[in-house]
Amino acid sequence: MRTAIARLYRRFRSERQSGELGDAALSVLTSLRKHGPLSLTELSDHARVTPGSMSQTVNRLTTGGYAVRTPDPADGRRVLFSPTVEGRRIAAETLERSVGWLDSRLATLTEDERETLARASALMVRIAG
Amino acid sequence: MRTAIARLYRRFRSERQSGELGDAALSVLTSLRKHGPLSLTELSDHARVTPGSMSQTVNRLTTGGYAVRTPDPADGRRVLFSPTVEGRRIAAETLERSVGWLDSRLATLTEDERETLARASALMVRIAG
DNA sequence: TATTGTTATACTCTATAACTATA
DNA sequence: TATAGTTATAGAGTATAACAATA
Repeated sequence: MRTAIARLYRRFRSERQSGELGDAALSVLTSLRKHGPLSLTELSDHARVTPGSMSQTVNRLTTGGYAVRTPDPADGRRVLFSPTVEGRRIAAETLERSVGWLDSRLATLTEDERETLARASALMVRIAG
Repeated sequence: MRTAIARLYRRFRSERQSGELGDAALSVLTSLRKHGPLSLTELSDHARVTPGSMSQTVNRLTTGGYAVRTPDPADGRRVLFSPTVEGRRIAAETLERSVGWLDSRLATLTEDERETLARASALMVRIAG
């Protein structure tokens, strides 16, 4: 099981690389696209990473023109991050490619096997805690 | 499913860190312990990493005293890597801790659920290709 | 020529510690 | 004081390119 997880994870990761942005940056971008403007703390909590690490990841996004910072009008300490048009485009493209690859793989399985994977996914999330 | 894989993989990885060696180096060490002396090419193939990357990883192991290089008597180009006593100790300890953690988590599931995970593992390996 | 391995360089990702600004 | 965020520094992991040695 550990082997299976490791292999599939690496495969997902390599399938995802977009040439311009790395894995962590793309994850942030897709989170921003999906859940709207998020603060640094929200992003670092979601990714289970320290705020210092996340600050550097979003720096790569903002300097690359994929996301922008806007101060939170309700709390001067907070900063809200949003994707730019280009950021949204990259996020959508990445998701599409990733889903496309997985779909093509799942298509080689039987309905029962896909059902097994779906049940296992829920269990894995539970185990990961 | 992508989320489940990512979370569980990160959990495995964080569960594994030994303070002295990182994830990739520990993987190599457990491979060496399990499959005996291996060449650089064999190690890089197994880990699906370039030879240049693997060379640096084993450098961390040899300079740390966890593995040693011995020239292949049958082929002057090849170098065989073997774990030292300390390397074996670390590898065994790491495996034990990792298995222990997973076992404790699996113990919270039903027999049916564990069976689902076992079947899913085989499917995931197949998907990863 | 092809294979094996190494080194140099660069980038992503992550963590910790020290710091500023706001609540 | 506590919270939000940033920056500096360090280290692991990876890739590519250039290289040496052996087959």
